[in-house]
Parts: sequence; C-alpha cells; structure tokens
Amino acid sequence: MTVRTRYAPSPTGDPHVGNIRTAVFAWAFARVHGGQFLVRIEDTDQNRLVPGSLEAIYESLRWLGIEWDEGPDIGGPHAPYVQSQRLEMYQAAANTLISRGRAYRCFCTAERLDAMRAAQAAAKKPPGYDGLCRDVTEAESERRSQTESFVVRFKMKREGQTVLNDIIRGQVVFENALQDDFVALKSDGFPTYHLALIVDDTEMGITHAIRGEEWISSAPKHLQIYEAMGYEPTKFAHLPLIVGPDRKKLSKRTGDTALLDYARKGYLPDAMLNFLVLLGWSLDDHTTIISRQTLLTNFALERVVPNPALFDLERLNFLNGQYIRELHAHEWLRTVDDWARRTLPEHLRTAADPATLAAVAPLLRERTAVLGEIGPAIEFFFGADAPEFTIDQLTEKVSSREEAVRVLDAALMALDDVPAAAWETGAIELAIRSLEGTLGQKLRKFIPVLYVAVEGRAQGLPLFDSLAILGRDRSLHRIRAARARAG
RNA sequence: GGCGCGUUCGUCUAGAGGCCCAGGACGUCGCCCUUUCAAGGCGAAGAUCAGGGGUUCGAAUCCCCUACGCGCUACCA
Repeated sequence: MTVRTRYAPSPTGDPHVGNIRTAVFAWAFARVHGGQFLVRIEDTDQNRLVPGSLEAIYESLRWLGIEWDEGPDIGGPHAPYVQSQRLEMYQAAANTLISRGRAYRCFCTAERLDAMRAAQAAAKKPPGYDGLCRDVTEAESERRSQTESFVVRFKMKREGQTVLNDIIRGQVVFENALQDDFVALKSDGFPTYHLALIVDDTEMGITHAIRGEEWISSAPKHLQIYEAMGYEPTKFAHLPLIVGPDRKKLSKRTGDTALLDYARKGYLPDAMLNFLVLLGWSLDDHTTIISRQTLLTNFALERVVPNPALFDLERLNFLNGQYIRELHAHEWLRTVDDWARRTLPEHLRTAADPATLAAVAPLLRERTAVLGEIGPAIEFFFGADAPEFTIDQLTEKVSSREEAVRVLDAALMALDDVPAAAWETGAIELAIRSLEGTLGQKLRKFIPVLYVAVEGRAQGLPLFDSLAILGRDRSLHRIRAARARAG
C-alpha cells in the first residue's frame, strides 16, 4: 500500500508554525515511505476566509522546501483539491447517510439551540444537542425540507464505545453515550470539517491522517462516519501541540507565530525546518542538527512524543547560526548582499557596493544569528561619517574624556604614518598595537574608544579589518571627527 | 462542569524493568582563545524522573489513585 498523506489547511490567514509543523511531519512521513503528499484546501467555513491566504499557504510550504504531488495549484487525479468545489460529493454523502438512517435533517433554529444550551448551562448539564429532530418521521422530514431551512445531523451511536488506535498515543476509548449528534452538512449546503474530511480522505486515497492534538476529541465522530459510510478509516496520528511561553496553544494572540514572519526576520528555511522537526520528534539521543536528507529517510511517527512542546526562540536562533556557518562562501555572500539591501536604512542602500559587501561578508559570518541583523551591523561602512554616537559612549570605557582624547590623538598619529599604498589590515594592526607603548596601556583597555569613533558603538565588526575596508581617508576622517568632538 | 490528552534538568529531548544516584542539545555560569562583540574549545551548575500507593529481588520505565497543565465541548477548523 502506497502511503498518501495530506496537508489540509484552511485559508484563514498566514499559516502558523504549529500548523506548518503538521505539514512537515505529514510530508516527511510520506517521503520516508516513498509515498505521496498532497495539499487540500479546507474552505468550508465561508465566513472565515481571508483573502490572500492561499498564496501564503503555498509560499510557506515552498519556503521550507516542501513539495507536494497533488494540489489546487498543480491539479492531480483527484481534483478539485478545494472543498468549496466539491460540494456535490458531500451532499451525496449526506444523502447516503440519511437514507441509511445514520443522519437526519434537523430543523432547529439557532434561537432554539441557544436557549437549549443556556438551559443546559443553567442546569449544569453538559452541553449537546438534545435530539429533538432525531425522531421526525421520514415523510415529515421530506415535507418540511421543501419549505424550511435545515442542517443534516449525524446520528451518533448511543451505546458502546468508539476506540481510536492512534499511532502516537495508542488506544483511546470514548463512551458513545457522551457523544452528541453533530452537524455534518450546514444549512448553506457546505459540509462541516467532519463530513468533508471523511469524504475527501477516502476519495483521495489518504492512508494516514496526521493532524494536531486538538482533533483527538472529535476522532469518534470521524470513526463513526467512516463506519456508517462503509469506508475503511485512515490511520490516525495526533501530533502534540506547539505551545507558546504561556503554555497555551500557539496562536495569533501569543505573538508573531506566522511562519512567514520568521522568513521575513531572517531565519533560514533549513534552520526552521530543523527546528520544527525536532519539536516533538527526535532521531536518537544526540542529534540536534539534522539534514533534510536524514529527515526524509529516517522520520518516524512512532518516535513522535505525545506531550506538547514549547516554541523556544533561543534554540531557533542557535540553529540559524549553525546553518549560517554551514553555508558555502558564495551562498553566504549572496545572502549578505540580499539582506543588506533589505535591512540597510533607505539612504544607504545604493551606497552598499558589491566590493565592500564581499569584504564584509566573512566578518559577518560568525556574528550573525538572524539575517535581519545584517543591516545594522554593517551600516557604518556606508557613508562618510560614523553612525551617531554620544560623547558618553566615546568615553565610557576609558577613565576620562582627556584619556579618550589621548587615545584618539595617538591613533591619528600612528595611522597617519601608514601610507595609502600599505593601507591594509596587517599594517593597521601594527600601527594600532604600537599605541600600547605610546599610551602605556593594554590594547583592550583603549580600543573601545576607536570602535566608537569608527563604528559608532563599542562593539562591532573587527576594527582592523573594518578600517582597511573603510579606506584610509574615511578612517582618518572619522577619528579626527571624534577627536574634535571630544574637545 | 463533562470527556480526552499530557506530566524526565529553565527549554527541546534520550530512556520501552537492571547499562540511569538519569544521557545529549539550547540557555546559564566559569576558564581558554582574543582587537570589541561573536564564533570556537574546555569545564561546571542544573531533574529526589509531578505526588502518593502498589507489582517486582529490582521501576523514570508496568498498574491504581491524586494533583496540576492543556485540548475539545459551534451550522470554526
């Protein structure tokens, strides 16, 4: 049997990391078993549609490097892959269910349902449909359906148990008596998730339904529809939730959790994939960096843990740094070039020339965790003057303002002796190191002054290299300017 | 409230009766390297395995109870 899995998002906004992680697992699982992975759009709630989400869904997957074999955009043998375009199938299924006595039309109004729930709440009774329309005769049901609006409710069993054999959690038992008759087909003719899921997964030949843990309590509904329709159910794997710092399910409220936000901030897709995949799953007892190749040959649902995982940014940052350092030199250069253009202040963008960028890239490599930091880190290379700084910053690391002046004067003198033709890192280093003698101080004591004068802050890219890249004129100009300000 | 799922260092996890007075990684701290900041190297602290009962010669691992957390409880997915 060929494995077929799917990612079935709703077009209700940019996919969030937790949701996408479900797609990653489903995709990896299919690939490990040489099967297919497809995308299906679940747009059965017409009220929640958000324009543009379809593109965001595709873009999220593409960004992570997840390819799908069938989907709305590329078609496939089971097209259409959008639920709003398959309404006849759901309606046919609903009719089958009605004719088999496993579903019934419900004519209850929203008002009655509200009143019923209010009464149940007041009486501290569990909420649930009271079954009023369950016993409407076939003839009457047929007749009323001509004039009244109705939904189709699935008739849940009243006795016994429904048992889910979850790949991750094992056996989960539900008492049928506690289940209630849920809506399968809404009054607007659209199916609910429950009905659409069974119809589509069956029609599309899905073998494993991989979804979030929040679905586990509706599993009995799904199992019973499968049975009523006479279909073989898929296998189920309910993945643990990804939770935010508040330990609640990650959501828009908990902050920026849309996958593409991380792309925009400067995370590498490979790092994100690595991070996501190791949230709830592990290869063994020590692997923290895992290649796409290894993932696609070793991922196993059986090794997914059942407990929720916290989205830990620190860890993501670490991984991103690791992946940055693993990039080939030319890839890194291209990345720096790209992100410099994106993150440098508007007025400096055109000044960022390829030669400077190429010289700066190696310096940046060990110092970048998130690509968005690139602009601010290299800003000082472009423009005649150093970025703005205060006198306090300039003198912060030395004993006094006078001391700063001494450092700047000495540096000026030493650097001035380096001829333009010899202006490179080695010579610059020698010149500045010679100040240890002139000033009678350790380099690390006085060098912060020069960092501020040249880079606008006490910490930044290595000074000697930076001065070399900056060029003799601009370097001396900046130190002179700082000297003038210091008095 | 009901039902369900879950509970190993702050975090992600390894662990499927003896290899575990619990291993790895992130983070933290210290040292080394060092032109600042990083990166890197080395090292340390950090988990009475949620608590309590069993079962067993022996339990993080099996069973029961309790607590806590989360999820679901819609004509949302």
